[in-house]
Amino acid sequence: MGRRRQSVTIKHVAADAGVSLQTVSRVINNEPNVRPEMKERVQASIDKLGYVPSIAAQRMSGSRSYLILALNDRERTIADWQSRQGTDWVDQMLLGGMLKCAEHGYRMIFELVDTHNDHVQCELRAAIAALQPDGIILTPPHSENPLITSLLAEARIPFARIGSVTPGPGIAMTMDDEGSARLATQHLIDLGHRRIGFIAGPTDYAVAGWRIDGWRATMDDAGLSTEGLCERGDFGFESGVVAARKLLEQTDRPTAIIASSDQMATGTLEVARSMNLDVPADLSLVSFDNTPIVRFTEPSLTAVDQPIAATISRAVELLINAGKKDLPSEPVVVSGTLVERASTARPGANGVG
Amino acid sequence: MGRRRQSVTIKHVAADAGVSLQTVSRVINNEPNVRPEMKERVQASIDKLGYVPSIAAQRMSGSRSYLILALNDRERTIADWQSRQGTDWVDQMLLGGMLKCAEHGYRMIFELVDTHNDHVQCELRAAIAALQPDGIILTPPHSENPLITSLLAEARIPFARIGSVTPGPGIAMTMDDEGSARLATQHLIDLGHRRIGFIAGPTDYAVAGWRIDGWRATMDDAGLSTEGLCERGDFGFESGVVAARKLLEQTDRPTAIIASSDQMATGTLEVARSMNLDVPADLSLVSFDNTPIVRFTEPSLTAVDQPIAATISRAVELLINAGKKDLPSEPVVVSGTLVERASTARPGANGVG
DNA sequence: TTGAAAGCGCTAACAT
DNA sequence: ATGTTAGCGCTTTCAA
Repeated sequence: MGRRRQSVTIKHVAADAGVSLQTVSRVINNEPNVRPEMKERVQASIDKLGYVPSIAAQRMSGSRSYLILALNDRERTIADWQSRQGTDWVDQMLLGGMLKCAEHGYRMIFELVDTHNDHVQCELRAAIAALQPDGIILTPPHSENPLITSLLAEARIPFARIGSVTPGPGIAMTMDDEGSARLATQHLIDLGHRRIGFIAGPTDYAVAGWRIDGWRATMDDAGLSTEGLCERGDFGFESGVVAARKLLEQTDRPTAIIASSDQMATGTLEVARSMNLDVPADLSLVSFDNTPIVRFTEPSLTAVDQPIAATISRAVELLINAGKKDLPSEPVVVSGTLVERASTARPGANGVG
Repeated sequence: MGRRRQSVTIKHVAADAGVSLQTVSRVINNEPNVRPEMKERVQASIDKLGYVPSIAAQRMSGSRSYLILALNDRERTIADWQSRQGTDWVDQMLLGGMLKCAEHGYRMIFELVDTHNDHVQCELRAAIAALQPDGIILTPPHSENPLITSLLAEARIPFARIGSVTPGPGIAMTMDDEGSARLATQHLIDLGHRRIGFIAGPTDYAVAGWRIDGWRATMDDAGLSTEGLCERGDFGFESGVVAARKLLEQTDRPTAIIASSDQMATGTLEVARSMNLDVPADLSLVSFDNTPIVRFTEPSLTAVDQPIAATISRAVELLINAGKKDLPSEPVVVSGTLVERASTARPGANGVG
């Protein structure tokens, strides 16, 4: 293939502008101590020759790599991709992350890592050694994995923990799951619901717990009981079916259910259908995530929107500025919103009108 | 932040194993001329120290970058992400591309580029200069953009053109759109349909044309007319509504329609509903792409599945081996399949049974 | 404010 | 079969 070299290097620019390599380097990196006219001349040469620095060379000489690494759980991500259920978590990450990176001349690299694996550390160390990223974004369940966080802290690489509020190294960031759950619960209470069931996520996701907290707190505030109204699922469709069945087969069944994921919500919808319960007349339903499918179910689902793109965008910004500005010591909160659709109504309401 | 260096370098390994740098390098790259026992000893040191080569350094010294760049159209991709309609083209690309890359110790970098822009070339040149990828994957409409293909040919970077059969530089790859359209058309003919309408994609996508070709050829073979049965859309929902309306408001309206995208198919579904046409009793509908939403519409849609993951996977394989093996001179075909669901039936069939 | 020299980690080319 | 040498393109010293 013949070794491919950089077509235009800093040398060409230096020669063209009649200055030293160093001066060109200074202009590229916006460093001080360059006379405006000098800077202008160099910039002209850069533009003329279409010069772009090689990130490999930049990284080699000990500076930044201009790379931000985003890490997702391998197993779950691949399962989502293969099942083609419309989960667009990755897309929203890329949307927020890539655009913000581009603004600052960075690139985002997306990688998969096994959490449930004794050689997470090897895998991660390899990715770091190969890529030398300037910052890393951790998503659940990585965000709370001490094997990962301690490794990054030790390697002194700035990182963000999405969906984590635990104190410790790295920037803790949350989409305010508790607040979102409160929003959803209050919405149902305002509609007149008294028995509101909750289908929670698995215990290894911290966010699952916060959502329960928000629901329970709001119920308590309203003087409503939560006894026997909370079931656990694993975020998947089947687990939603099982949980919904347990909730709806009670003698005094709930008139509304909040599911901690869209998949579990569609599972609940399925159970309601099989029990001849009309949604929303007999059962109001709120789901979490607001992935594409909530628009296409019958009825469409009222859902909590998780601001994934906005959160990742913020994370990138903080990571790029790590070192310049101080890192936030408190968890960074990007709040979600409730999107009302056709699956919620007053209890016993007939028809849509 | 303090300059971060590689923690374990080739030097450490060489020292530990008591050999020269070059020998270590040979082991890393699986090169010949290393005695097995030597190789074993070096490998032991690599494992012991947890050494991983820095791709920056590898790239610097003129060898591979172990990076494959996948390029999508910026405008359309961002629009898809923001509209959250469940289009999972990007996800399927990553599924096929990242996993195959990982098998070979490569990484896939995903980037967005504006096609409809006079400085495509600048943008692309910048990405290449910064990243120095070993191979590039082009997707429609980039695959047929001469500004892009000529630049890559000149830079002598191996690349694949997904959705292109035009001869020229780069590996042409197709998901057999014509064949898929034949499949869909034949399926409808077999069910007894005679008037089969077609909603095509925009002219700047070559695949749009092939799909028409497949439909028309199959209709011709069956001795059926295509007169006034083909409308153009832009792959989006609204354009599907407009096209379907034109088709269905004819006096002798088609009993079946093939839409060139899932979005246009749901648009057609909407029109059918508004005209009180039952799908599939009054109108059979086949869509293209098989994105997640086709499972959630009412009825679920019979659709042509585009093997995106498989195609990208194959592309990565070919690019990595470029130079070693000869590149295919003929277009590489990865065929799609027809997934039958509830939106197709015999014309005039009542009920599902 | 500018420039020169040294070296980052690795591999190609050339010894031996 | 193994080692030595000379860079790759850039930034970090340090000197002027």
